[in-house]
This record gives sequence, C-alpha cells and structure tokens, in this order.
Amino acid sequence: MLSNKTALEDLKKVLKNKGMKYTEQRAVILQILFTLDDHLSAEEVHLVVKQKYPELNIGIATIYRTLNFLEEVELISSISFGKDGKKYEPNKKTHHDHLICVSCGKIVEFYDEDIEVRQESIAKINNFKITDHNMQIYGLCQDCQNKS
Amino acid sequence: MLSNKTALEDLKKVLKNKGMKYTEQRAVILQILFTLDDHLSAEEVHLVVKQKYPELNIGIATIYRTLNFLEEVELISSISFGKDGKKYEPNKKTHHDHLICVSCGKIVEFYDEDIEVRQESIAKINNFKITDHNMQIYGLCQDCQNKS
DNA sequence: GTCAATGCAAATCGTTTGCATGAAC
DNA sequence: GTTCATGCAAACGATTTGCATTGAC
Repeated sequence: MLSNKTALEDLKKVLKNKGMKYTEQRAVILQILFTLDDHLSAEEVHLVVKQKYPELNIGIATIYRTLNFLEEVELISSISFGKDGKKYEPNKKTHHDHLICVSCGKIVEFYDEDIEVRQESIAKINNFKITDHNMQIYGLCQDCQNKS
Repeated sequence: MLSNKTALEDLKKVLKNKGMKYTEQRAVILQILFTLDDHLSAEEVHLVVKQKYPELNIGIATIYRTLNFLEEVELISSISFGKDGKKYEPNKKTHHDHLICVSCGKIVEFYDEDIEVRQESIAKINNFKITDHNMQIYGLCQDCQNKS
C-alpha cells in the first residue's frame, strides 16, 4: 500500500535511477491520481491539473507522456472500459476488478478470492502462465435502477 | 448455435424487417467472420475481403458501418483486448471469456460456471443488475513459454 | 553548461461522416 | 424510379511525435 507521500518518494527514486529529471509536472500528475483516488482519463487529469495548478500551464502531451511513464514504472495502472476509453488509477491497492454502471458510469471495485483461484486453474488447464488479468462486470447500479 | 447458412438467412430477415437492402458487401463480411471463426479487427476483416473478393473493391467505411450494424443486431459481437484494440467474432457460441497470449497474441476461449455464479453474487452484494461482463486473462501460452 | 523535459503544433491512428454515384428493390 | 448503400475523401477524437525553448542538475 503506497501512501501519497511514499509514492512521491518512489517517483524521485525511479527518476534518479533512470537518469531522468524530477519535475513539478510529473509530481503534480502523480499526486492528483493519488489524492483524488478515482479512475481518471488523460483529459480528466489534464482538466484537474489546469484547474488546480493553472500557473503550470501544462500541455496535453506532457500528460500523456507522464501517464505512460508512470504506468511503465508501475506507480499507476490503467484499464480500458468499454465506451469510456482508458482510465488511470493509483497503484495504492492490491489487485481488484471493476463493476461499472452502464447508465451513470459509476465504478465500484471488488476482489473475489474464488474467482482468482478459478482463473489460476483455467490458465493451468490451458497451459498458460498468467501475467495479468482483468474483468469487468457491466450493469445498472442501485440508483440507476431506481430512476427507471 | 448459428451455422454459416442460418446466419445468412438471419441477416436477410433482419434487413427486410428494417427496410434495409441485402448487399454482397454485407453478406461477405458476415460470411468471413463465420467461416474464419476467429477474432478479427476491422482492418483484418478489410484485408481478408480485399484478398478473397478483390472485385468488390470494398471501402473501409463499409467495413466499419457493417460491423457496427452486425453487432447491433447481435449477429456478431466485439471485445476490446488491451493493446490490440477491438476485435469481432461471430455469435455462434454461448457466452465465453478469453485467455490471451501476451507474446504471440493467440486467443483461447473458455467458460467457467463457477466464475459466472460468483459474478452474479458480487453484483447482488453491490446492488448491481448485470447487463454484461467480460474477462480477460493475459499470459504466456505453452509455445511461447517453450521459446523463452 | 549540458542534457532531458516541456509546450506547441503538426502528424498519426482508428473510426465516423457528408456527399455524389451506383445498386437493390 | 425511388431509396438505400457504397466508395471516396474529408473530418474527427484520442494519442504521439518533432522541434525549438526552458528548466533541472
């Protein structure tokens, strides 16, 4: 479990290791993902940065470059939801999957041990060595069921 | 389970119902998905059509329009794989999920009753009414494990 | 002072749309 | 003959790239 603070420390460490530079842009993008702790698209991150740090005048290219980098070094991760495209979240938590409301877009995280175990056996049966997996359940959340 | 033949019949029926026209382009695209019985991207479908029916001189716009239509009327369905984007498959089979080799791109289909049941309970716990779900397991297939 | 990172604009990729032409009915 | 479907090219949205400038070290 990474806190906001340790994530920043990790960023500095990784950058130094790779001979890369610590910049405010990189720090800010990482912090936003960790403090908002939500699932944000690249554009959404851009909006938040512009709003919270207008003096930075950050470009969309930097957003993309930084998100790609942060994902590469595993400080954040991304998932592609059907229509809504790619979204990023901080790597704070252990593995989990997502319930997504098809009406309002709400995202609920869940973890199910039984499913994890079954996935392992399915991979074994098919002679696959798992590197990763993801699962999305789409449906109507309580609120949206009530509305209709 | 739809065979190649019945799929074509269904297509004709749907088109008539909707006051739309039966064209060779639409038939050919449907047939390719049913006979190859693989997971193809729009571009891949385009390539196959051009190769197998060069005289049709089919445009990429028609490919997209037709794939969208066929998916809408549920003769085919699509899934988005991480890096590889959207792929289409014929609606021949019952529901299933996918194992995907991260090295060679091979796709293996599977169905697991336990997982389906668990998904239902997870949705119930979170007050979601499931409309759909999908799950991908990424890993190395047997062949690619041997290579490395 | 050096080298990497940034912002900007142009380029690119996958997909969609507008429109004149051609094919199905 | 009417209407819908097609091919083509232009438009589009999301993402990436090239390049001159700026900022970290």
